[in-house]
Amino acid sequence: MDRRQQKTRLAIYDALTKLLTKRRFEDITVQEIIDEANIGRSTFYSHFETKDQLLEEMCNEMFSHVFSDSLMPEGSHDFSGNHADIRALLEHILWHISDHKDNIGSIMYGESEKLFTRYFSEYLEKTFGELISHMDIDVSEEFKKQFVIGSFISTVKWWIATGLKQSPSEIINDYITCLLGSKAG
Amino acid sequence: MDRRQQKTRLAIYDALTKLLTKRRFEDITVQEIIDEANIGRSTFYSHFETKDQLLEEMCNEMFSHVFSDSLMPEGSHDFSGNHADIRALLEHILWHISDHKDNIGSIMYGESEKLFTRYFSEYLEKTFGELISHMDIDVSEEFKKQFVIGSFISTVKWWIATGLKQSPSEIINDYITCLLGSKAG
DNA sequence: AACTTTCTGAACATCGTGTTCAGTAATATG
DNA sequence: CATATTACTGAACACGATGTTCAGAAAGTT
Repeated sequence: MDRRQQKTRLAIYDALTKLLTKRRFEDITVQEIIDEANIGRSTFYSHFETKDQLLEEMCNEMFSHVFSDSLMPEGSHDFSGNHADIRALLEHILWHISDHKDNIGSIMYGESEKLFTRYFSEYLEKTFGELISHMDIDVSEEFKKQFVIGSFISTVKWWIATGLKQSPSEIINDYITCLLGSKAG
Repeated sequence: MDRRQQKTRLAIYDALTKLLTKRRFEDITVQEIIDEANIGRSTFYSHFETKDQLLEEMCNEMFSHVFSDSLMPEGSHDFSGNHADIRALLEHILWHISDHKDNIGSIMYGESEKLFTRYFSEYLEKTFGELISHMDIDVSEEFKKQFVIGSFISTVKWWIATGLKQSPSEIINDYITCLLGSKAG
């Protein structure tokens, strides 16, 4: 790929990242991104059709990093015993998120939260598969799945919204405690 | 209040309600609302500063209806035993929601989901107060609260998004089952 | 009937979006 | 190094939505 393209693309990403630390996504203007990235107007539009497409691609990249090494080959986890594996896995995801905190925080705060939720949900579905099948609760698989994923995402949102005051391991502990119920220990 | 004002306001509400059955909120134009309501442009703006303010007021009204009779005087509920009271209360809320299904569905589907979540969360905080204090789980009150409310809202969102295929009582049963854990029966 | 309030709608200023295009600069290729 | 290719530039433009203004018409009130 042409070096110029790489440079431009990076400049746009960096510009948006920087602007996201100050302003919510939907309050950021394409012109602002262009100015911050120091590129020409038509250059931006030759890379991305719209501002939303840019966000879409950024989110995609971000989540693929966050989840990249947490989806190890199937069968390599032990979800049946004391849940040590799933704990480590979820904790790992939270560490990644706290690295991207400024970005994710700004994205989540605005209306683009929806996009965040969608991606998060998609990736979690793969991650939680085994955990869910090991829960012996008398509700449909579908319901179990939405409950586990939904409560996890809302927990993470809450964690970010209140400023990451707890450590990832504290959050995961509390989450699993609530999920499995106090009497399950 | 002048009859003309009432008429206008109602026309605007009805117009938005009708448009929401076809299109997401953020894809609806002020001009469309004006045309559908059959009023003059400046009339709209003399009633509402922006389209968002209109949505805000509509949501407010909707939720105050949904929760109106579910917040009975304190102490009149029994949340300790078999949870019959809280079950009835939550079920009641879901029935209201299914009445407003077209509206709520469209609002939730779009980016304005955020507003929905905020209102829902505020109202639920009052409703869930007692239930939470009766859960003996070893996590902070704050965490318990966010977990209970967050998982409930995500469950309701899922319920609406998948087309209200279960009855309110089924949803509440499954929700409480998951929340308290299978081993708590 | 006189007075007050609301509604009307065209005209306007403003802003953001996305496109176009001729000119310029960087890069790849032989 | 010369040439062809590809990418960047930025002003100009068309478009669409927002929100304001204001003088006149219509409806409501007393």
